[in-house]
This record gives sequence, C-alpha cells and structure tokens, in this order.
Amino acid sequence: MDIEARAHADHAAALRLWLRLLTCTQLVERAVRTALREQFDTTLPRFDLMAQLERAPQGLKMNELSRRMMVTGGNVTGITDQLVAEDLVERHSVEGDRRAFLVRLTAAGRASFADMAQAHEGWIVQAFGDLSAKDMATLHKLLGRVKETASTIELTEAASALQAP
Amino acid sequence: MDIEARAHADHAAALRLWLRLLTCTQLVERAVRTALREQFDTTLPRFDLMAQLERAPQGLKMNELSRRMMVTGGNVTGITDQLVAEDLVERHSVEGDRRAFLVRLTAAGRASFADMAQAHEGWIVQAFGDLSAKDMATLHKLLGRVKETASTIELTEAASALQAP
DNA sequence: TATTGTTATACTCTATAACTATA
DNA sequence: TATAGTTATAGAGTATAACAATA
Repeated sequence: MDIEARAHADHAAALRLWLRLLTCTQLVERAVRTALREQFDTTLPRFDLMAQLERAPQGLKMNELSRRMMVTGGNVTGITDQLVAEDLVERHSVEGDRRAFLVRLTAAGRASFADMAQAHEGWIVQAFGDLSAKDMATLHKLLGRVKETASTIELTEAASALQAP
Repeated sequence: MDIEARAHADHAAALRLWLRLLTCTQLVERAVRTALREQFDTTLPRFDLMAQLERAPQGLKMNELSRRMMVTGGNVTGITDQLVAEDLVERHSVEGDRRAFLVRLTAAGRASFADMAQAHEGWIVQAFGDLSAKDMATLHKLLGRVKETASTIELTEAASALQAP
C-alpha cells in the first residue's frame, strides 16, 4: 500500500471509529437520561452536579463546578438554584472572598444521590457488562489517549485546509 | 480477591470507563459542532442527514432517515425542510406509495457536503490521530461489543433492583 | 481592572402526541 | 387498521452577553 492509500485507509478508520464512539455514547446516555427522568424525576446535568459534589465533601465553588461539568457558569447557577430549592444542596459563604460560594450536598442530597448512584451503577454495568476486566482496562487506556489528543483539537479554517501544502 | 470485592472493582471500572467515554465524545462532538457552525454555518444533525444521503445515492425515505439518525420523525421533517429550502436536498415521490418520499442530495448538496466532509475528516483525524491503525481497530472492535450490549439495556426499576435476590 | 457569580435571552436538539393522507 | 409523514408544542441543554458585587 503506498503512502497515500495508507493515509486514506487511516482516515476511513478514524471516521468509522468516531461514528461508533458516538453511537455507543448516545445509546448509553439516552438510556441513562430516560431512567433518571422516569425513576428519579431528575436530569443528567443535575445528577452530574450532585456526583461532582459527592466526590468533594468540602464543597466546590461555582466556577469549579462549571469547569468540571464542562458547561458555562450561567447553567450551573440555574441547576444549583433548582437543587437548593429542593434542599439537596446548599450554598456556603467562603471566608475571605465575599463573591464566592462553596456548594455542598445536604444530608438529604447525599441520601438522594446514594439511591440514584446505585441505580446508575446498575445501568452502566449492564452497558459494559459483557467486557472482561482486561477489555475494560484496554478501552480505558486507549480512550485516555483520545482524551488527551481531543482536548487539544485545533479547528483548521476551511480555507487554509484547502490551501495547505 | 473474593467475589464481592471483584464485583465492586468491576463496577468501579465500568463507571470509570463510562465517564471517560462520555468525556471523549463530548470533546470531539463539541469541536465538530463549533467548527460546523463557524466554518459552514450548519449543525451536526444537518450534516448527519446529508452524510446519510451521501451514502445512499438512490435516496432514503423519511422513516429510514429517522431510524439511521436515531431521532424521531418530526425532527427529520424539520431538518429536511431547511435543507430543501436551501436547495441542498430534494423530496422525490415514490412510485406506488403516495404517502412516502425519497429524499436525495441535489448537485449543490453533494458539492456542499464534499467540502464539509473534507474538513470534518481533518478534525476527526486530528482527534484520533495519535492512535496506530492497530489501536483504532482494537477500539473499534471493543466498542462494537459495547454497542451490541448497550442497545439492549433494560432499565431496571429502582424498587426491583433493591429487592432483587 | 479582573474575577465571581447572576440574569436574561436565544437557539439547538429532541420527544410526544394529535393530525392528514394513503395503504 | 396500520403506516408515512407533518404539525404543534414543550422541555432539556447550552452558549452568549450584559450586569452587580467584590477583589
């Protein structure tokens, strides 16, 4: 196979891989969203926010939540407002910076999250359950490299892509 | 490690794997959506619909587009309407079934898609470019098994999950 | 001036359900 | 009755930008 043909084959393989990655994620994500709504009357971003707080018992600032959830600040405010209204999380003032808050789970929030997390774990184990521990480790490792690369994607301008040497 | 501990470890591995899969997909998907908007003033579902038609030169019926794009029919109608208005796709009547249409790319649609597909290929190759052909094949194969499993997820009721023997 | 967080707004994306026309 | 497609609507999810308060 000459260089050009190999490049073409690699490109096709990358595209196939991307479509399959997208399909897998959509299948699992859709199942999780539906189940969260039907069984717990909540949404994925709400679950995600609570999951972040569960892992950070000392609490997280709004901008840190925003970064970890990969969404902009306004959205975090809205979700936090909802959860505060339901007594699942609390805003605590921060010593020495009157602009900021630490958001924490309440006791009720921890209990609620524990229920959801148990069910969630079941759905995820179902989705990946056919894989051996070794297969899961392989996938995790390879996707780790994708994650590194993808987080540095530079969006080539269409024009310059066509003009590139 | 006893059975229970192994189960716990497997569950944790499945959860980690799911989070990484989700992160990878979100990173790439966000880059693609942004680039499609900025460089081609279009959206991912529009691109997806045109990609389906590119692979089916004879055209596809609305319900087949709906199935392949994994969205419900009303959405396909809306996207198709937009693309028809921009002369990128056409609805052709079907012999022998006056309810149905075959949707096809127009010449302008094929040209437009060719431009976008070239840029898209570049973005995807960037995202997965650090992987060898062998690594891509491994990922593709393992994700194929995830796809099979995930497409049959049964959403256990919260109550029954807790009561299960 | 820069940062933290909020508010207001608009748009994409999707599902649901009622509907029309045809099979 | 069932199917193909459309319409109307509601809600999730997100980004942007202007804003207030504080650093």
